[in-house]
Amino acid sequence: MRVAKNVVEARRQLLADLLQNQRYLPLEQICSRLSISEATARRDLVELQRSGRIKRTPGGAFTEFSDKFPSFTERLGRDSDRKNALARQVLPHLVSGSTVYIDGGTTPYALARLLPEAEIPGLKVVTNSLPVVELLSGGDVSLHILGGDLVARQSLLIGERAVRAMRDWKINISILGAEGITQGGIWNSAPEVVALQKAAMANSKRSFVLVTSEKIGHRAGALLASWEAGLRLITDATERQLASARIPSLKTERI
Amino acid sequence: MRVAKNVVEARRQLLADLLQNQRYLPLEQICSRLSISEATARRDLVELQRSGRIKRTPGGAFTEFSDKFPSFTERLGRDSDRKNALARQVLPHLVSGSTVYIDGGTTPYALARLLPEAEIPGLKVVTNSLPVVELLSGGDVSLHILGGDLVARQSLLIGERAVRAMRDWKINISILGAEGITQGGIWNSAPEVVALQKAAMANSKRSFVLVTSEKIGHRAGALLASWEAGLRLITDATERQLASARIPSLKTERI
DNA sequence: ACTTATATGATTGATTTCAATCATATATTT
DNA sequence: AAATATATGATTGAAATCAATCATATAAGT
Repeated sequence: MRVAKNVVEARRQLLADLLQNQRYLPLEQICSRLSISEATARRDLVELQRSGRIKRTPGGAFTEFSDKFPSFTERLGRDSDRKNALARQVLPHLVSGSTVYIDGGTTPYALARLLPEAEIPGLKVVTNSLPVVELLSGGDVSLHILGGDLVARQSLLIGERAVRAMRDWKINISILGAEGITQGGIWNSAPEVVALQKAAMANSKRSFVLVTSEKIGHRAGALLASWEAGLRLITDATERQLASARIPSLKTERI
Repeated sequence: MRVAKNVVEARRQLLADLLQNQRYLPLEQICSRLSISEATARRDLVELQRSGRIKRTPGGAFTEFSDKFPSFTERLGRDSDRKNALARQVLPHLVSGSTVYIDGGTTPYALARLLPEAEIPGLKVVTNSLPVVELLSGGDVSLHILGGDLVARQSLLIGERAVRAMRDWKINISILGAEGITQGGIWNSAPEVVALQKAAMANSKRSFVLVTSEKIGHRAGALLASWEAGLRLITDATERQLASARIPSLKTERI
């Protein structure tokens, strides 16, 4: 019999969590613990494997990695639905064989979360974000890491070497995060982060900035780009919100 | 046909180590990697399971870790004491303010484990190993990552970009791993790994290779360096073992 | 040197696991 | 309210996996 979609997803999430804890579970135990038939268990496993959350063996399933960056993941927090929605806007732009740069920060990370499911053949991912690395390693995409100095608190790489490493790349699309947007443009607090983001823009055919609505009107220490730069804003803010902050909606994609 | 006992035990140890690294291996791969029949593989697995070193699933086997520090730490496996002993030899050479390169692989990783306790002020660590990054991030050392292409299975960075990034550094001491040492020199299997190690040597005042005794006499695909190169060997092999493999003990430090 | 012990690969029949198919109950959509 | 879509458990034949057995070559013991 059919069952509500959220029930299905909740059960699968439960199974994924269970496997995170237990490392390996034989099929039999999956069935009994979740009180589902073997057929359903198999179907759940197929789906979880497809989205890269688990791996299967004959007779069971296991998880390869545990969360090495829990603090970061937590930061995704409860806005994750909205961040996901922003990230989803980017997906159509990621064509097979292209190269995408995924910046540090939680919003670009949301895009990384969508990639295993999206299954874009031949996609190259360049990043300075260790959580992105951890998330995508072992998956299908080919993964490349900028060198640089680690900022442990943020789990990302910055510095002169990172900027130089960036110059080695030809990026099709850069996905950037921001801490604030104002009439003046797009802002982040750390100058080193902005330096790297500028390098990313300079080496990308197109760049997207993903910002959730609460960041409107905020200013920070370093200006990434003014609105004249060839930068597209993706936000869930309303026209009204953008207008009241005097942000030109020309180059903006809303949800 | 019967085979020497030490051969059997060595193979089983190799399999155990392999499983420590790979987490899970299907039976088929176990057979092909070790070049043994299915029957022998099964018998090895039975024994390894009996002694509690691995767990089996239908069609394969995996290792389970106590999940206090679920990451790479346990992957050192049961040689960790010996690897630690090798790594400890290096510590006196790491002076305050110096820069050390820690290569991928479990033996150099053993050195990383010692660093937090050693509390060497102003130490800079450069690495291509993600487990090293994970281990040391948040600690006192300043941590720098080579860029490059991720080899997910090994959790390390290699490739042309990694080599180029290496050239940016002035390293005081490089800590390298190896898969085998023979009269001819020091060996590793992957040419890309060796390329990076050579770059590390070229940019280092001194380089150490850490190898446990069972690697003596093994050859692999790519030669890292012959004994003429300015490379110091640190091993727990005995004089006798070294002599019988015709390895010059001049530049060797034993435990 | 001779005997004994045992590690190995091949084979085999029993068992387990798998993916596909189907009827059905119930979400979801219209 | 009716029509459609789909998640589920049961079934089934095919494929994979398993443990046991056997002959043999060679290490280990005497």
